[in-house]
Parts: sequence; structure tokens; C-alpha cells
Amino acid sequence: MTRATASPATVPRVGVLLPLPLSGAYDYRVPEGMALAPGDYVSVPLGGRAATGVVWGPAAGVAEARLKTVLARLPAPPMAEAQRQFVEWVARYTLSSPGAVLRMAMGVPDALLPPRAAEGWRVVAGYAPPRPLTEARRRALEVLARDGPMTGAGLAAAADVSDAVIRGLAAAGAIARATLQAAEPDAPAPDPAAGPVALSPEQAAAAAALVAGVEAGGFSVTLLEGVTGSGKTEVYFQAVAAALAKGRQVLVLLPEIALSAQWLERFRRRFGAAPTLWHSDVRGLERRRAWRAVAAGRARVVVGARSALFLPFADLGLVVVDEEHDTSFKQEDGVVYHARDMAVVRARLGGIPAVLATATPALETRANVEAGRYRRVHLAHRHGGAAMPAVELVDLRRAPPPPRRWLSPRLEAELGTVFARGEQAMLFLNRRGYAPLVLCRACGHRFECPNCQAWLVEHRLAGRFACHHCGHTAPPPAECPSCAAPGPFAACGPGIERVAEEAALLFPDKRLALMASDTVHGPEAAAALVSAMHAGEIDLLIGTQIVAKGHHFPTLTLVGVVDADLGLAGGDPRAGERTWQLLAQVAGRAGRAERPGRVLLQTYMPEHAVMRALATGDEARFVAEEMSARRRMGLPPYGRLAALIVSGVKAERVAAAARALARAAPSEPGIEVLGPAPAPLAVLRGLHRQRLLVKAAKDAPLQPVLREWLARAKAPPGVRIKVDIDPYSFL
DNA sequence: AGCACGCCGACT
DNA sequence: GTCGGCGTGCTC
Repeated sequence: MTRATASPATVPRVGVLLPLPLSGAYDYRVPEGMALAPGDYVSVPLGGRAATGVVWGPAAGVAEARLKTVLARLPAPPMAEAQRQFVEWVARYTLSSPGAVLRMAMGVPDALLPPRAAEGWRVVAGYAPPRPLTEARRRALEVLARDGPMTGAGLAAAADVSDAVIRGLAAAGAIARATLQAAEPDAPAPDPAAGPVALSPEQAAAAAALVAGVEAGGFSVTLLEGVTGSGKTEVYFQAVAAALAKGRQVLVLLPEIALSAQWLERFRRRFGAAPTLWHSDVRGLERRRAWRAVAAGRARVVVGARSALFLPFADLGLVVVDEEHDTSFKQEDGVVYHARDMAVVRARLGGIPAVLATATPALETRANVEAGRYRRVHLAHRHGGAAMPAVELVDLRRAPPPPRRWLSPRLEAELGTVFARGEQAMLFLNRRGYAPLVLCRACGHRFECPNCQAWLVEHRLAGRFACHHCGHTAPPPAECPSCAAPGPFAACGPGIERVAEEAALLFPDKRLALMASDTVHGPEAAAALVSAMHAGEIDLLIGTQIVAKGHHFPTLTLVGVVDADLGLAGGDPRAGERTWQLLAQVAGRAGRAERPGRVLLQTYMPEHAVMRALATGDEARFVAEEMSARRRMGLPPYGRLAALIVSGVKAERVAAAARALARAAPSEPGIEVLGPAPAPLAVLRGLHRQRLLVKAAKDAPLQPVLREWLARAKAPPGVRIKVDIDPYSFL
């Protein structure tokens, strides 16, 4: 073991990175006889308490008087070098402190403490049972003798006795306390050869290309582009199997993992065991166990949301990013990063392949393919010979719905036809609740969020007005807060609840179900809805974007998009791309099995490039147009962006700070600073926000310039500056 | 992230 | 006169 204790003649010391937003590693004295190497987990004193950190490298040379001494080296596999480089790289790229990134990699507060030994019971050797022995006591003794020491709860369950029986046996001297071996039983490992593999020739060819990448080893990025329903998952499962066969770990990133019950089922069928799950709903013992298994290399396949990317894999051999275009891979709080892009970085630093799978690649990814940086593997056909759905635009200017209705005569008629054939339909509207805006009928007062500059959304099912930005909710007031006129108030515009109300009116005998993040609580509820669809217990599913993601509904033949224009409003330069991706994914839910699918898009702008592309299927032309527009404007993927969000409680202080920041802007060729301007949500969670946008040429030194600028222009008290490299959300 | 220090409202 | 609110600053 190489000692990282480059000691300047006097005391041996090391740099220890702590999972805190500090500027860098702290120096600690290494006690006599302790050998430490980079990557070792250590416990160190910090401000009067003990903290867990990672030995990062040689000490920086802080004054000896301030040095404290490492308390202990923790018994855990050291953090791999690729992982440490990754932490450093992400910190530099996102302009956050390495400690803040390390915190994401540590994930669990006390995962490193040795597993606590549990207390249990054992049989006392040589104990002669009296006779008569009660039946319950006999069972308990028998179980304990047969299965060895176990916990009280375990014994009670196994022998079907009460706690009192166990205490009685203890009092009688038949059993005694025992320290149990810290059991951390591992779930069965996924087996690359467990399940059947039935691939079409096209899939098999794609899989062979991915497998070749895994077997060759080394860094590579492959875009696995396949139309919706083409069976991409089964294809990249072959790459997963190849990595497993090499004995290496695999990470699969999914958007919204909590809703991916179907994916997990497919994995189980293919690999005969469940993968290790990692997302925010995995907590407590489960989380701790998962972290340790990943760090020790025992967890072979990890499936997770974006945060799984920072897990300290012992020997990562493959990264897969499914639905790589999905914007939920962008983390917006704390360390701001895009998990797809960072997954590629992780692969590069680890010298391993990355696979990006999607039906609708992000323009950034397409540009990387064009530039030859990524390989592309294409699936042009749906699995099982299913046809792509026919897409039809419904021009709402010509044949609008009746007043206060949202379903056009055309869509209504098509729903009727589908139901008459006994098939299923889906209506998509990316808006939760009943109505996005509520007005007072007497004075026109708009109900707005007290914390945000945003309208309150009426949720009629829940009986509340809710803000979709900060979580504020309140029951509808009895009277208008402005003019005191009594309710009820005027609901403006539709959400899915209102569409459901209309559908129930039009098709009273059909069975409807709603699917939105606020109506589906957790993976089980989502799985239940999906299986109800499969069982044909639902005729019409009405949902928000969560119905667009990866679900396979074999008997769904009609998808109606209630408001295809919804994502196109506002000045977001990515609006076109995003809307196209979302609608293409939604459309892809239709006709995935024998019966052909049909998609109706209700729009007021049928001539818009997005609508044209969806209707004609001429994706290449749409992409080319978007790309050339981006090139003209110097936007990603042809230029780079960074956003600076200046926020604080006092509007005037925030505005002044933003102006000062703009005045201090660097003048650097290839870098242009725009703003400040009020952020699109100028007040969010009670914070006033101003935004500056930095446009940089592809090769301009964006991060160094930002770092130097922010060091010069410190935020005044009461004001925070957040840096968002490669912003996606313009909120 | 904790935990301390430090200046302004309602109370034993 | 104190107890305590959480804003700002520091932790090798």
C-alpha cells in the first residue's frame, strides 16, 4: 500500500475530502502505525464531532497548529480511483465543491459503520428439558436447535410462539442471549443466462454490436436508437449480460425509476433475479445495504435514478442510460448536472462502454453521432412486426370542440369507433388537476400562489387549489379574497381531471382511469394501473407525461393528444425539440401489438414544424431544421450555455446584485453575457429571481471564466448565486 | 451539513 | 432585565 503521507519533514499528514461543501480537502495528521492510501474511508474530527471522509491525496500544508488527527480508518473497500476522478471532474465542470459531489457518492450517513451485530437467542448447551414441556416451548426449542441462533422476532415467527414463551424459556434457563453474526444476506445475483432471449434479426444485429463493445472493453459511447416498440430494452440487456459474464458491475439509469415496475419485471424474466435498486424512495436499512453491496462489488446490476451515477462502484463495466433524451436526467437542486452527460464522463474515466438508448435522441446526442464521437445502432422496425401508428392532425381552428369542451368532434368520433371495436384508448394532456387557472366571476381576481409568481391550479378531486412549483395547497376559499364575492369561481382551461369529466359525459358506460404523478402513489399503484390496462379493465386512460414513459399497452390502439401545442409556448429554445420528443413518445404507446394504432393530435398550429414532423414521420427534416436553427443562434449542441440564477428574499437587493454581476461580466472572446432579466418564474418559493445567461462558443473556456468572474463578484448578504451549466429548464 | 456566535422581540 | 429567533461564518 502506498502511503499518501508526503510529510514535510515533520508530521505525517493526508488530505481528506469531507462530504461537505468546503473548498477542498482538509489536512489531518496520520497517527503512528496507521497506513492510509487514497480512497480509504476515514473518520476524522471536525468542529467538535466526528465526520466520515475519504483520503484524497497529499496534504495541502495547513498550519501545523490547526492539524487534528485521523480517528480511524474505516473497514470498507476504498473508493476506486475512477470514482475519485469522477467526483473531481463533476465538481470542476459544474462549479461546485468536490465535497458537495462527494456527498452524493456517500449517499448514506452511516453506511460505513460496521454492520451492527444483532442480539438473539441460542439454546443453552446441556439443558435438560423438564417434562411436561408445553407445546409452544417445545416448538421454540426445536426451531432454535435446528436453525441455530436467531432474533427473538425471527424465533417467534418461525416457531409460531409469542414473545412470552421466549421470555419464559429464558427464565427457565433453556435459552440464553447470543450475539448474532452480522448477517448481510445478498439477494441472488442476476444470471446472464437465466432467461430466454428471442430477438429479431435486427435486434440481434444491434445486440451483437453492443456486446462487441463490452467485450472489447475500453471507453466507447453507443447510441441505441430504436423506434418506439422496437425492443431496445431486450437489446441492451444483451450488453448487460456480456458485462455480467465478464464479472463486472453494470449501472442502468432510468428516468422516474419509481414508476418502472414493467421494466423491473422484464429484467427479472431475463436475468432470473432482481437488480439492486437505487433511488430516493430506497431508504434506511435497504439503502445502506445497497450502498455497501455496490461498494464491495457484490451488487452486480444497479438500476437507479440519476443519483445512482455517483455510487462508488468497485468495478463498473458498463453504463446504460435508458430514455437518454429525458429531461428528468437533469438535476436542478444542489449540484446541478445532467446525468446522461455525466454518465458518459463516468464511462470515459472508467475506460468502459456507455449505451444511450432512446427512440428520440437529444440533439446533443445526434450531434455527437454526426461528429463521430458516438457510434449509432439503429432499430428501424417495431418488434413482432407491429406497424408504426398513423398520426393525424386535428386542426382545432377548423373544427373546434364545443364551448367549454376540449375534445373535438373528430377525436370524439374516433374514440367512439375504437370503443365500438372493443379496443382501448388513451388521452394525453400534460397538465395535472382540473383547471390551470381560477378566476373570480365577479371581479376577475386570479388565484395566485402566495410564494410564487404563478397561478394556482384547481384540483377538484382533492378539493384544493395547488401551486405546481412550491407545493403550496389550500382549500378553495368561500369567497373571493379581493372582492368578497362568494364562490364557486370560474375554472379556466383543462387539466386531465376536466378531460376525464368530459369523457365520462361523452362515454358514460366506459371505464376511465387517471394517471398523473399526484394520482398514482408509488410504484405499486403504477403497476396496478398498468396491469388493469393489460387485463382490459380500463377502456380509456387519461394521463400526463408519466403515461408517455416506456409503458407497453398491447391492446391500446388510439392515442388522443388533447393539446399538442402546450409545450411550445414561451421562449425556451428547446421547446420544439422537447415537444416533438414528448409527443413522439406518447404516440408510440399506440398499436404496439397486432392491431394498428392511430394518433390524433389536436392543434391550433398544424403547420408548425413539430406537428408537420409528427404527421409525416419526416423526422430527419425536422431534426435538420432544428439543428440549423441552433447553429445559427450558437445554441447547444453548437455552442454552450450557462445560467446564473440570482435569488433572495428582497426583490431590490436581488436586482441590484444581478446588475452588479452583469457589470463585472468578463470580456472574453467567444463568451457573451445576456441579462439580467427576471427569471421566467420571477418569484419562486418566496424568492425573487433574476437570471443571466452566458453563451459560449464550443471551445471557449466557459468554466474557468465563470470561476474567475464569480470569485470577483461575490454575492452580497441575503443574495445567492446559483450556477447552472448546460441549463435545460428556463424556469 | 452541524454548530457556534450574534443582534432584535415577548416573557419567567 | 433574560430566553430565543435563525442569519452568517467556520470547520484541517
